[in-house]
Amino acid sequence: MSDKLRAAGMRPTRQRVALGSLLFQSGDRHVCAEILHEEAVEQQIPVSLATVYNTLNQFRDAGLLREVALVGTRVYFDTNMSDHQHFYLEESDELLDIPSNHTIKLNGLPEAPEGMEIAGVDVVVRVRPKKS
Amino acid sequence: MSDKLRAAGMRPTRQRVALGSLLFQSGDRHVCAEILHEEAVEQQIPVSLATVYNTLNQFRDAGLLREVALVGTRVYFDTNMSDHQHFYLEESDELLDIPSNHTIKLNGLPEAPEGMEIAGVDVVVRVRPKKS
DNA sequence: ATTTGTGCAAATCGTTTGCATCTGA
DNA sequence: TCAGATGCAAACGATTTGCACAAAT
Repeated sequence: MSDKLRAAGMRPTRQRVALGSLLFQSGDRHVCAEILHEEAVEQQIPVSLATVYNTLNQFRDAGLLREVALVGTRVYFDTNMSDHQHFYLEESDELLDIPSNHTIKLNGLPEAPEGMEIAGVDVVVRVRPKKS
Repeated sequence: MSDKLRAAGMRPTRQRVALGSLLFQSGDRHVCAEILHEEAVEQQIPVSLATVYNTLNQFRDAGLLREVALVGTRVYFDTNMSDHQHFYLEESDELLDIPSNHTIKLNGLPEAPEGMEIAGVDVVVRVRPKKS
């Protein structure tokens, strides 16, 4: 983790190493600041909520995390930087990866507006409880 | 506008009729509460910011507006309820419709998770200035 | 007359910032 | 040593809510 941080141009401080381990050691994760902070507290990692916010933003700026486009006010990050898609559970505000064998295929990318280039395509499938 | 509101199960009050006219009289629009409130004030429509927020949420719940999934903290609504997609300009936080003749085709919707149904699919093409 | 909507200000939620203190290179 | 990171609390921006008043049916 120290190396990963150094490679990204950040000092490997206790808090960053600890948060990085929580984020990157167990496969793909979807976190918001609040959740990650709770986890850290549970695991006896002393870190303030403000530092969690700052760290997530730094990780994003360094290309270690991706910010996910969502309806609503909260910001989510995804540790999976590869090209993939999400389910968004409207009633619980949860985010799930769409299994790669069910990914939606996109045909025909549009031309970007004049002078622009495409940075990425976000696909979010909003789902809600079946009312049946 | 009164009829449209009544059809949606809302009392056609002065404020709702006025905001509805701003929103639906001039083609497709992307608005956040702040912007719509400014417009209303400019046009001498006395309405509070709180009422603009409430009204936008009611319009969305009634199916007159769509909330757009975006990175970041502000909530945008789109008066275009038809199935369409957006460019998101990363440097300026702007939202543009993708012209319908350049829409991305989606192949193979995934199964929704157990007990869930698909409410909609949001596609956002993030673009940024070409660096060339 | 009854129900529903409105305005205001205060409350809330998620997030950022200022500043004194601490820490890693 | 000292630039840079952290914690705390206060500031902040966007949004929601409680309550007295006003308007629509």
